[in-house]
Amino acid sequence: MKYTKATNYALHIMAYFVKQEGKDNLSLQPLASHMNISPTYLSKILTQLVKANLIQSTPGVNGGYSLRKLKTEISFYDVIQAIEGSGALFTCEMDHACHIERVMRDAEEKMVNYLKEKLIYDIV
Amino acid sequence: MKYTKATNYALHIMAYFVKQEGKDNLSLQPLASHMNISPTYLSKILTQLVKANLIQSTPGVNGGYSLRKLKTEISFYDVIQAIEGSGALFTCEMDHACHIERVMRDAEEKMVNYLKEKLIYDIV
DNA sequence: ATATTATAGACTGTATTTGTCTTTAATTAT
DNA sequence: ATAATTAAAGACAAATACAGTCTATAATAT
Repeated sequence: MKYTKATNYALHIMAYFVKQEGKDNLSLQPLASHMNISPTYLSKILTQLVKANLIQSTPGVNGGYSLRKLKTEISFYDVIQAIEGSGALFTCEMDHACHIERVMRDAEEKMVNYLKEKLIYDIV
Repeated sequence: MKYTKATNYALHIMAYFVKQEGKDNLSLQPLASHMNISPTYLSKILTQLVKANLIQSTPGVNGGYSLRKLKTEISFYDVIQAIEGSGALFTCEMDHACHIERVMRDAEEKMVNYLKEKLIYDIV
């Protein structure tokens, strides 16, 4: 079990947006060179961030991407959830009301709570 | 990112061992029927638990598997680590001393600390 | 010796992750 | 209107990880 690379990219992308806050739209090509990944792959990650309402996109000339929320309102968890989804890390299909699952979910919650508190802005 | 099924099996297996503590060795076949998985697959999981020193195995007639540690000394984390390994969930190869990685590891630590406190014995 | 038990390793199928490539849709400038 | 620019969507492919099977080997007790 590991976080995906896409999550790492997404966090770095969001950190970059937070740094650039207020500036013009960032478009795909420059972002891709800055992040050192292919434009098409980056595009898929950005689309996920758009769907999660963390950034917004506008097509056409002078279009691109920009923050959709205040930089003080974007937690690590928001970004992670946008990429990894919101399902629990552990699920037991053997028992229902499984005691093991209960503990595993409580444990996950400790991590999640921390990631909800921690803002991208905290580390830029 | 999800925990593997093997981890779920391992946790249930260890819970069963803790319940049966003091009784005779459990051998593969009965364990497999009880857990409802194939003996060969179960065997691979058990071998990982043996290597992690959570259980011990003895071959031959009347052999099988039994706990190696006191039931009050086996945490959820011990079992999870035996299956999932001990690497961090998040690693950033882009930056060294990455601030994002720092936060992600602190977050993981919250979960891990909880799982280290919580014993299998607590839920049997 | 033989039966019984675990261990190891090769192997297969499936799912997930990490990408690429091509087409389509939306917007702006002329 | 049209052309240029930009993002979105979806099909595809390669690589990795996961889940599971099968067979052969090693260790132990009787």
